[in-house]
This record gives sequence, C-alpha cells and structure tokens, in this order.
Amino acid sequence: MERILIADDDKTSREALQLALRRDGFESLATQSGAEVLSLCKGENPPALVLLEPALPDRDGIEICKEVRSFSDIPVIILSSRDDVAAKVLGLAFGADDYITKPFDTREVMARVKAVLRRTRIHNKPKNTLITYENLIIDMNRYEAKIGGKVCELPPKEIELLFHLASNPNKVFTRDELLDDVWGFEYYGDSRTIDVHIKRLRTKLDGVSDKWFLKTVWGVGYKFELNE
Amino acid sequence: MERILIADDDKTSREALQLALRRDGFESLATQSGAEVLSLCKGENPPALVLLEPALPDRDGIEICKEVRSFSDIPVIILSSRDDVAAKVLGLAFGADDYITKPFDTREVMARVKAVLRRTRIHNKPKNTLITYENLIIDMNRYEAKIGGKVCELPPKEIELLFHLASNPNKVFTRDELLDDVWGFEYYGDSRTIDVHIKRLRTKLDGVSDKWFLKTVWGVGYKFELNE
DNA sequence: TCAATTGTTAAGTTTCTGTTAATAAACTGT
DNA sequence: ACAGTTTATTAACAGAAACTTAACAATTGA
Repeated sequence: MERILIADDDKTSREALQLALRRDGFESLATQSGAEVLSLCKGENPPALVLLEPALPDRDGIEICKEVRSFSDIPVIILSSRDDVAAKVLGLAFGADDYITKPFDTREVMARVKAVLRRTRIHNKPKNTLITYENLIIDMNRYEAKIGGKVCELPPKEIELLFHLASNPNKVFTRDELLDDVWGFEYYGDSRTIDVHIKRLRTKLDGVSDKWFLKTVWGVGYKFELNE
Repeated sequence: MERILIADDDKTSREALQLALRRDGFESLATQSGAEVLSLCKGENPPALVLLEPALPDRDGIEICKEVRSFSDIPVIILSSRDDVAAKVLGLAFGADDYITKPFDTREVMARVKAVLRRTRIHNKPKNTLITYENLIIDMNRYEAKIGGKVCELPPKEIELLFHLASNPNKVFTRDELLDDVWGFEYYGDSRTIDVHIKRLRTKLDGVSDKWFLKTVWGVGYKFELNE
C-alpha cells in the first residue's frame, strides 16, 4: 500500500484529502510542518508522494520542494491557491511533478496522484530481465519461463521467486530474506508461505534437469543449485 | 514546405509573423482560438511548429501546450508578453521548446523557429508505421488493420493499442505502461479502461489466427503473443 | 441532433495466495 | 540405534486479488 504525505496547514483540506486517499486505497499521513516533511522523506520509510501546500507556517514550500528533490525522487504535487502563480511556477521549476489549484475537486486530486505515481513508477522498473541456463530460460520481460524449449506458465509470485533464486545460483536464502526480497519490505506473513511456493515450483520443474534444481538447506532456507 | 501555426489574438503580431514566415519560405496558418490549435494539431496534416501566445481568449495557453504535448511532439514556441514570466516558465516546464518575449523582432523569431525545427527534425526520425505478421497488417499511416486480406475497422484507440502491443511482440506491458504509452502522460483515468479496450479488440480479432493473440498475463498486464 | 467512440462501474467468474494441519524427514543427545 | 525434537513437505481450504463482461454514461465529431 502506498503512503501519501499531505503537508497542509488547513484542516479542512487535509481531512478531505485523507478521506479521498483512504477511499482509493492509499495510506495517508499529514503534517503542517515543513521540517517534518523533510525528515519523513529522509527517514526509513519515506512516502510514495507528497501533496505540498507551499505556504506552510514554518518554511517556504518551494524550498522544501527543492530540498526534497536534492536527495530523492519522491514525486511532489503542489497545492497552490488560485492566485499564487509564483508558487506554481517556482515549484515546477524546482522539480515538482504537477500542481493543483485550490479549491480542488478531490477526484481530480486522486486522478493526478495516480497519474504522477504511474509516471514515476515506470522508470524504476528492473533492468536485468533474462536468465539462461542449461535448458532453462527465465524472461521477466515476457513473464514466462521456458524449460527444455517448452513455455511454462508461472503465476507472478512463483516466477519472481524462481527468478530471484536463479539470479544468485548456489546462494542460500533464508525465508526471511526471500520474504523481504520477493514479497517486499512491508509484507507481514508467515514464512511457511515460502515452503508452499517452493513446492509449487518444484512440481512444475520436476525432473527437468539434473544440472539445476531447488534445494532445501535444512535449518537455513533454500537455494537454486547449479552444477558444472 | 513546412507549415507554421500562429496562435495569437493580436492582429498586428499575427500579420507580422505571417509576413516574415512567408518571406523565409514557410507556409503559415493563423488562429485566435486555443481549441482550434488542438484540432489542427490532431488533424490529418498537423503543422510543423506552433507559435503560441499564452493569453488566448478561449483557453489557457499553458493548458494547450500541455495538451499538445500529451499526444504529439509538435514543437511549441511561447510568445509571452514581457511581464508574463509565469507563462514562460510554466510553458517550458510543460514541454515548450522555446519562448520569445513580446514585442519581438521578427528576424529573431525566424531564427528561433529555424533553430527549433532543426533540433526537432533530428529526433523525428521516420517511424515504423506498418506492422505485418501472418495474415495481420497494421498500417498506422492509414489507421487501419487488415486481417486475412479483409479490412477491419478499428476505432483510433483500439488500433493504437493494438499497434503498440504488436510493435513489441511477446513483451508484457503493465496497464500503467499502456496508459503512458498509448493514452499519454497526462491521461488521468482508471486503468480498467485497458481491460475494456482489450476485450473490444478481442471480439474483433477473435479466432483469426493461432499464430498471434492478445494474452493476459495474470497479475501483470497484457501482451501480443506471437508464435513461431 | 444523432451515432460512434471512449470511459466508468459493478456484478460475476477465475486464478492465485496464504494459512492450516497432518505427515514425513532430518537432526540431536543419549 | 533410539526416542524425542525440530524442521520441511504436502494437500486442502478459504479468502483475496485480478480478470471478464455487459450495460450504462460521457464525450466527441459529423
């Protein structure tokens, strides 16, 4: 779930935005302080996007935008008042991704939030997308695996798990590492889940090759074992 | 002969520009309406460049610039008044290629027009507008598809989507990527839209060939699957 | 205006995913 | 080697998530 940070000192706007965000399945987080925007963006778990009112009490919004841009790519949408053209202009000049004029229609805000997230998501997609071994090809571009020339349909979680293991052949991963790497940082669930997915992969890759297979490392985790 | 579109509500400017353009061997075309700028740029025979005064009577010039950029690469030069800094900056932020401050020297305008055209011509390499596979031809020049020799009428969005998918056979596109690539960055809409268009395409291409079809990649997106 | 295209919504269906619990296997200390 | 303990395998189920589809609403252009 993506978290959106709302920085606005007007309570009414803030609440309207939080409500709209929640309705569309976003997590939200509000502050009135520019300093806090910065510390949240710098912190452990930065928001996916910032909705920024440029006239915050403690700091100039444009400065905030500039500074956020100096250390991260977190997208920023400026929530300027109708007549505050200067803020819009400067914001965009300093790297804001969009602007919205107050008073706003929350549906428009949501649409723009989604559009900006969509745009920014695109260019951080994985680069290295193809792995080939003896009679095994994993192509994350096509989202399919070829085993002995035959295309094997694998659901997303399974192919991602296989891809991750096969990207580091012979390296053992603990279940916790796999949950972090494949399921993602914030996943909270039982690590037996891994076992089940390994099992499902195994039944599909069963006896295909003796050069590679999914090996259990007892008491530790799993690895993609590759010989010769 | 390249055609330049002048969008300005001031008759004096317009005539000065038209004269200068003609003298340098350009065709010109003038309007006072923002809506017309858009329809001309979208039309059959779009201009090679737009000279845009941001304060048009019917629409905000910046919006126009943004919108033109959302569906094409036609270069735009902003003709802002001396004190309208906001328009300049916003215009550039939204993809304008240059700006000129009024009152202008027509020789300077011509120099910039030529410079911008030179720059953009380099990028506008001829695009591949024809795709052919086993009994499928997509001709984006004519905006039509032939399937088994028979012309199949497809509305614009559908053929654009099909063309884009078919341009990268077997590659999976997420809904977000398709919205960006086919609908454009500025599109604010729901990604379920993709599903509906896929469905419409499918009913039209149904069972035409077993060499290719539109495939759902569960949890990821869609692809144009091509065999052999 | 009408008709065609495009976008939205919601119900219905399919596929996948995580959990549980029973069973099997591997290790441990004696 | 044995009993006891820990860990892994497996199948079955329930719920969640994703896709399909149809019908309707909005938009666009003739």
